[in-house]
Amino acid sequence: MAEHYRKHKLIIAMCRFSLTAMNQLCKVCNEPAAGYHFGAFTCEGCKSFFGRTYNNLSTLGECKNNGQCVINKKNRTSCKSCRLKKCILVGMSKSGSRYGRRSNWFKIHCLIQDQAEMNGRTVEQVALTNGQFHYESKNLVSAIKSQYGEDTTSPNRIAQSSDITRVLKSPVPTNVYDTKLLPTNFTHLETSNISHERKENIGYNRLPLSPVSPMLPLNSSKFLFQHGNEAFIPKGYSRATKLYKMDVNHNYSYQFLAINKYDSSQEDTPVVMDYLADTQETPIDLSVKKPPQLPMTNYNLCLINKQSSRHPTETSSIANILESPLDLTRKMC
Amino acid sequence: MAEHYRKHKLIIAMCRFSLTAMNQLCKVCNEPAAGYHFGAFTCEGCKSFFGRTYNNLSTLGECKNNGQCVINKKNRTSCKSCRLKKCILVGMSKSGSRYGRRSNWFKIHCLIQDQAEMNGRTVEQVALTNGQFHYESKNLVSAIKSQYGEDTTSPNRIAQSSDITRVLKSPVPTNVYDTKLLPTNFTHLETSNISHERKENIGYNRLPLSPVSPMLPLNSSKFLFQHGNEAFIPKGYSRATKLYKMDVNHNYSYQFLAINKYDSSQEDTPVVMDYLADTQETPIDLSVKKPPQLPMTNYNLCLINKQSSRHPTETSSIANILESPLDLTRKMC
DNA sequence: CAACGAGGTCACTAGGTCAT
DNA sequence: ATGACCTAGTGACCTCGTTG
Ligand SMILES: [Zn+2]
Ligand SMILES: [Zn+2]
Ligand SMILES: [Zn+2]
Ligand SMILES: [Zn+2]
Repeated sequence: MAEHYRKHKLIIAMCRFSLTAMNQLCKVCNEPAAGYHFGAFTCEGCKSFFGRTYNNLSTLGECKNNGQCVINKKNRTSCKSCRLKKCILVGMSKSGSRYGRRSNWFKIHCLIQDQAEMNGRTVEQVALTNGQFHYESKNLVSAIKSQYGEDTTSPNRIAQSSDITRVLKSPVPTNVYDTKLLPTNFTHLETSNISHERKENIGYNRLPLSPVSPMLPLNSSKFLFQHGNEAFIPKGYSRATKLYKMDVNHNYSYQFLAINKYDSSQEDTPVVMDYLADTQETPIDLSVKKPPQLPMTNYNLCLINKQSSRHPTETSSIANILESPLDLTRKMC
Repeated sequence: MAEHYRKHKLIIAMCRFSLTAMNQLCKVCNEPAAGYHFGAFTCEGCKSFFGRTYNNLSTLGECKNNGQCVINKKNRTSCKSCRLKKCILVGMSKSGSRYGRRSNWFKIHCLIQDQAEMNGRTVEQVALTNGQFHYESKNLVSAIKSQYGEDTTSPNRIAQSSDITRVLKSPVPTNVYDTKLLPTNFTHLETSNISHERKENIGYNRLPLSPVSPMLPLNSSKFLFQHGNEAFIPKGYSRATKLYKMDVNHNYSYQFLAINKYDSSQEDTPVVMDYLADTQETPIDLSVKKPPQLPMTNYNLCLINKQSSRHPTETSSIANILESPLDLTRKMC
């Protein structure tokens, strides 16, 4: 337990660094991204291009390649029409802007995702080796089961595993594009799912359950998150913070937490908290890309994203989980 | 026995959930609120914005929409003028909090009561539309009834919803705007209400419902403590705490709780406790600032601000009174 | 001492500038 | 027209002081 919290502190400490140090790539041209601009990670060039072009669509010109150009770093200036189309496709929009620093939660998920892709592991495996228990949902289900049984009759029942699988199985809306640009310029794009709600296009879409703030290294077996009376946070975080939650549409929302108890004599033990439910379930402005719709079973709860080619009885995952944790000292500048 | 425990635990958890839900949204932009800032529940962004802008009105700029912008979470950064106007409209001010350093539950309660009186609705109705579901006891009462049967004869019976529908009347203040910002920048706002009393002068000393800490599910209808010497609290609440109680005259008192038994081997089960009654039964002070003896004028509004500041003995000249409230922080130069 | 708001910090971004 | 660089905010997180 103490070990987990030591790791956690490392993660918190590194969250002070800039997100631009992460190796995000421009979603349009694949150049290293300069930041999150108009709803997507982009380079300086694509950011400026989108900002200029948005208010000056008449200067776009026509594609000489039948709109089939594949945008990359080299050719991005050669076809403005296709470049803008790519911008729209990756979700850029004037209404997708965000300000201020990213949450620690977001940064940690960037790291974990990055690490998972680099090592070919699942996000859950990486998360587990770094004390981010909230990625692992199977334990939560079994914990709830054993705790409360399968009582489906009581109206006061605590959440059941069926509730959770229902969340995971729910249909997923498809991508959302900027409504101003679409009809006038790119009518050939699919417009049936257009909405004013924007979704961020980073691929941190694999969180099976309650991606909780990094300040809250959640022991899922103790976290009755869905009915919400307890959470655990490490000693030292004595202020209200946020708790993130994914709804049936894979939108993320947050709620505020407040501490009820704080035992300063216990150095490394977590602190029990209540959380304050937000009935509005307001989507997070900086939300993430939605996962593809996959058939779900009870078995692959923890394997949601990896197409469940795994057997539920597989034991090799233990070895993966026991791998070395994230090297949190690298790529800090 | 185990079955008995489970029922208790479920109900306790439910009580805690409903009582813990603050559900406050930013009055300016509708994002989940981070706290009570400058006189209103606001998010972090609107809090910082107001704090910055108040001392730097020259940077406001002009609204390009004739001052008609409807502020929300997405567009709040696009028109500073309208954002600040909204801040003022919802009552933000640097002149000090109306309610002092009371709990957020107290503030929410006061605000709900104000709103109920202004709109001629019951506190319960307003509470429900503000996400304060704990004011609504019917569901809980029926739930408990179904669990324990309907014993209406016992003096310890569960409270009926009729027990808590009594609402005390008190004078209703209309809107009060910040006096520094109004005349110079927003003369088009309705100013006829400025001469009314500030809310800090309204007495909330006879609250019909419980504006108490979220830790303490206090409505008598939600207390299982009444049925004996046992209470159930989740594991981890190992420190002495208070238990609030409302008597038939709607006076509140509290008792101290202390742990007698603590089974640390049971990881996730609630802990059975006895509670130790405080012989004093000290009543809770639910009053806010006393109403003044003099009728209010425009002058008096400023005077009140002064008096509630740190120098109550300072005798102010008329010139001083007409000045804007002192605020030397965050000079933008 | 637990709760909480004001104020501060600084990681972040839209928009502008200007050499290319 | 482009994009590296700059500037004025913006807001997530934190500290400190007050207070009940
Ligand atoms: Zn690019
Ligand atoms: Zn093209
Ligand atoms: Zn706001
Ligand atoms: Zn405006």
